[in-house]
Amino acid sequence: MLKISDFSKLAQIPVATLRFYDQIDLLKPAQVDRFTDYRYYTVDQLPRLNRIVALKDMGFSLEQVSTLLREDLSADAMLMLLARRQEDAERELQESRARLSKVAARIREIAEEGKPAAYDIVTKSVAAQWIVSTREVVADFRAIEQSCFAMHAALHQQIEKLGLKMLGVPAPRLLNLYHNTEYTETDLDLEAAVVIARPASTLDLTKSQASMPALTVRELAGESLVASGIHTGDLRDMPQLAKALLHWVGTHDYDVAGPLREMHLSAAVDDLPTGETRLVEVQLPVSPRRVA
Amino acid sequence: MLKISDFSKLAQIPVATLRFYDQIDLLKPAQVDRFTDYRYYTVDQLPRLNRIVALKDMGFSLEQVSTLLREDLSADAMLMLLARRQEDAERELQESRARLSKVAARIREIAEEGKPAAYDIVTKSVAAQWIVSTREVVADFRAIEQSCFAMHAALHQQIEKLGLKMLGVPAPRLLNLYHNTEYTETDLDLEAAVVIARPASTLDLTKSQASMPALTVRELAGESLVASGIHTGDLRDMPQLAKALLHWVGTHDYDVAGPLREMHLSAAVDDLPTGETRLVEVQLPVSPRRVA
DNA sequence: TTGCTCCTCACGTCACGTGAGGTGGC
DNA sequence: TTGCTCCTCACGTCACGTGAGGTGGC
Repeated sequence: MLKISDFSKLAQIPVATLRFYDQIDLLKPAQVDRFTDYRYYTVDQLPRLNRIVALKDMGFSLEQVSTLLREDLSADAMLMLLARRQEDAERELQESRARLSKVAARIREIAEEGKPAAYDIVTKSVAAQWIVSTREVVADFRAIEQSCFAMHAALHQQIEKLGLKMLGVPAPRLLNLYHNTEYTETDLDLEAAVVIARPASTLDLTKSQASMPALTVRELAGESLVASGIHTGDLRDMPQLAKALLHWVGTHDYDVAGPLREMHLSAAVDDLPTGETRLVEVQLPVSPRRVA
Repeated sequence: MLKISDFSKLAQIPVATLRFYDQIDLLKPAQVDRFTDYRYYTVDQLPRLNRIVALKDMGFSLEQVSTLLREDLSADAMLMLLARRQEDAERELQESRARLSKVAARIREIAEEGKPAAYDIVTKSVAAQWIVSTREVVADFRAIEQSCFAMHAALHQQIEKLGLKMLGVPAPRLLNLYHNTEYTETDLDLEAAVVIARPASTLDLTKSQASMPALTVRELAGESLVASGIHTGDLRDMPQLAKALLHWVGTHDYDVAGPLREMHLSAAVDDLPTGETRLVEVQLPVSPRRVA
């Protein structure tokens, strides 16, 4: 018979933990003095405690440990729980890796640039959304703003004609897709779009068929994983964010999985004069790179 | 101005989380209606929220995030925090790996043996302790029990003669060290020991000098990391636990770092008849293997 | 009598999630 | 009037750690 502190030293488990395991019926003392409520343990209880520790070290919760310690647990049920734990542990390992690589990348950035990163890049998912869009190759990135302006002006006209409903918070949402597969500053394959409510199925596009440029109405697929950063300030500095995103995917074991998306978060493009402060979220669809 | 649900959708952060960040002063709404207490946000607040998410994704606590978001934080202080985070993240990564390897090993065991493992092996540390011991090479493991008995009997005599105080919970602690560097069942280099209180500095060993076998009194160094399992039942089955421990270090990326220790947890060796149920903890000092 | 060990609550931790119960605007 | 959105508590989560306040054995 061992007092709690002796058992605690023998097992190298804190007294508070032993009391807690008693409370949740995970490991009851072999005997409890009915007058003093002192707990008494025996060395025979060490194997069970050892098993508890071993299962805990695999990452099982105490409730799962309780289940796993039940005598009548079948080998199949045990394997089931182990298999699930393995999956979770693998996911947790990936998360640990991702966290560390984010910290390391940030440290490298500061070391290389001498200052904290200009952009905070996070991963998220984006839902599918209906858009009306027009696509055009723009010769040079310096012409982007004008082209963009013109394309969106055209889109707005057509939207009105077709009776479509623009969506978005806070303002109707404008977005641009860059279909170039590599970073470039010339021959930009730009698709300018406006988010709309899902149109009635009998949409008549013939009305706009004759117009220039050609219009498409479609559901833009969602992306389960995008790397995203927010640009604020002069739109002409935005390529830096695009570069930062491309650099980010390289240093975090991702691959580019789709066209870059520019989401305009502040007022509509044609509401603000050139060079005014704006907020633009830039998203780059990615997929985790298979580690060899 | 965005209502909380709009801001929530835009940022993909739950409403409850935004309220919580308001409460802990991490991200206050740009404006709060003084009559309805409605929170109103602006898109300008997205970059800050984005930064919060980015830092959280590195594993910083919200309190650390608060610190990191303070305008007056120097680049040095930032680097300090990042460096500490990196260390912690590296440790967490190791822990994730260890957890996963324990789960995977357990699954393999069941798959290979068709039944759950007989022993639960955990890692722990052991403190230094003073021992009195005698050492002998035993020709065959079948002779261990008798040799052991004889050695401990001799030890007890000498302890009494020298006036040393035996220590241990619940009974005076007996332990055996196996100095063979590889697993073997013959020529066992056995050191039988008894844990004692630190002796007075002026211990006179000459009294026992003439006796056979030779006696040593020394402080057995602690081990920062041992793999440990508990054997219960017939002592003659104990080599299985020793094998299990050796197998365990191989499958969990450790190296053997010292002699195997047998700690007798139940009554003294000479109190129990041969073949009686006993509890023995077997410890194998290990060191993490450098991963290439 | 003084330490020492044991006891039982109760509260804190961390980052929210989840009701309960109530109000304001269309 | 009915939903819908917003609000503020309050409590739960997980595995303990840490007092506060009190008792029993030497």
